[in-house]
Amino acid sequence: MKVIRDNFIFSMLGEPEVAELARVSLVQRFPAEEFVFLEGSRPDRLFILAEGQIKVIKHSPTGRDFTVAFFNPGEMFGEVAVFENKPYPASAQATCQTTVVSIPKKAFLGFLARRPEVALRIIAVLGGRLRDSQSRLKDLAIERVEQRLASILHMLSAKFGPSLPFTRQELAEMTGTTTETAIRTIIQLKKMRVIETARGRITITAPDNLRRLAEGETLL
Amino acid sequence: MKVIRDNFIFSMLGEPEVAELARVSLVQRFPAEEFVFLEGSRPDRLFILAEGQIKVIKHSPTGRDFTVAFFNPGEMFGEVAVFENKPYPASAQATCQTTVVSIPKKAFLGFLARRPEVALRIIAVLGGRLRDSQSRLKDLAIERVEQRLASILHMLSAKFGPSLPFTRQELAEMTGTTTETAIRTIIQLKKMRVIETARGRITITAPDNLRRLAEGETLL
DNA sequence: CGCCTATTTGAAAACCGTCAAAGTATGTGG
DNA sequence: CCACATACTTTGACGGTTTTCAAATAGGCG
Repeated sequence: MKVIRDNFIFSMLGEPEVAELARVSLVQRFPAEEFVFLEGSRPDRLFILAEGQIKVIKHSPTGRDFTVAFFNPGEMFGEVAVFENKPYPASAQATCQTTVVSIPKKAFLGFLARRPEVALRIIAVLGGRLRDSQSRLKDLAIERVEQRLASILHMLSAKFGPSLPFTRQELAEMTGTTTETAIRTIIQLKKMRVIETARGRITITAPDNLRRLAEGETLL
Repeated sequence: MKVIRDNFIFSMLGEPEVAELARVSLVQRFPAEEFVFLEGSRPDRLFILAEGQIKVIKHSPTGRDFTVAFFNPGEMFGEVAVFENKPYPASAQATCQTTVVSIPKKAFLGFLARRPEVALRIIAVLGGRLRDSQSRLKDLAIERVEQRLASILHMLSAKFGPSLPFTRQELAEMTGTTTETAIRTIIQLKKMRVIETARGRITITAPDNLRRLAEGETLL
């Protein structure tokens, strides 16, 4: 299975081992909007995104959602629940026609115990996510919407490039604000000539100024 | 070195291995308020808290601080930077007279590669922290101060017991609000008979009601 | 007691959320 | 090709939560 062989986590494995994983893995397709797993359900597989895009969201009792992360092909998701044997802490939703490969928990944990290199890769991935997550925590705790939005746009552009295919509502759910406030703030950024907008898309035109805004400087 | 032997991460190691780690480890003492490491500095050691208490904080350009986590004796900290070989993403500060043990990065990474059990423990720790962190993200993104504070108190009581030795300002810096707002919210909770207060201390008297508040229910 | 720190209170203003409504692109079916 | 449905975007007014600033009160320790 090419997806497994090309994955960052497993890229150092030999052909027989990849084949072993491929034998127990499962390929599933999801249409847009469909959920791969739901917050609170029991995990028994680890997922790798093959094609399409996955967003991980947490629901609030009040009805508002918060987007924890977006994943691109090649990335692993739903792993925290697997390692801890607790219910999924969030839901995973396909944003478009999407293909995922999943590996049973047992097979994966067995692999981890036998191949320290794989474990080291996992540690690197988790470490990076923890760093990002704590950085966002700080932003949400003490920064204003404008700076938080700049920070999110900066982060997204590092992952998706300068042209970001997200609606105002999706950006609001990542930033921890409402659609209306996101719109008003985006208009501010547009006036500062940091971004340009289109329907369902935002293009970053001044990455350096965006970074300055994300770091709390005010543009003259 | 007893601290290493008793640590969750290393508890399955044999006596010779513990001795090997102890030989390269370093013991340091810090008075209250002193920093063990600073945000942005280069990591070369992994820290384990032996005695006292450590708080991990992120500074904002605006001067306000945010407390990412508190650690008790036996816990590991500063590890994300070690795994990624990037600057520390936050600072670690002793809150009282504190003793830490540190292991050089190289020795530790070598251990990881040789002992998959150690790596699995690390993965479990990181996974738990990532889960906590994402849960707090959601709180900060969409919940009001009262619920966030209840959530933080709930989390702290799971770790420190029902009697929490924190000032209003410390709680504010964990909750992502100001000291004044924290005080006003704490007074609300006191009126609901969920907590009792003293100078520099908060005692939880109705844990079930606190949990309900943290989950977004409103007490009748 | 006197000092230092923590806690409390008050009033005003800023920021952001909420609600309601209208405008605008995109695609679909006739 | 046009009418229409749909989803995304925008705008305005209002109100609530929280921050900010300033000052007063109270607990603990030498």
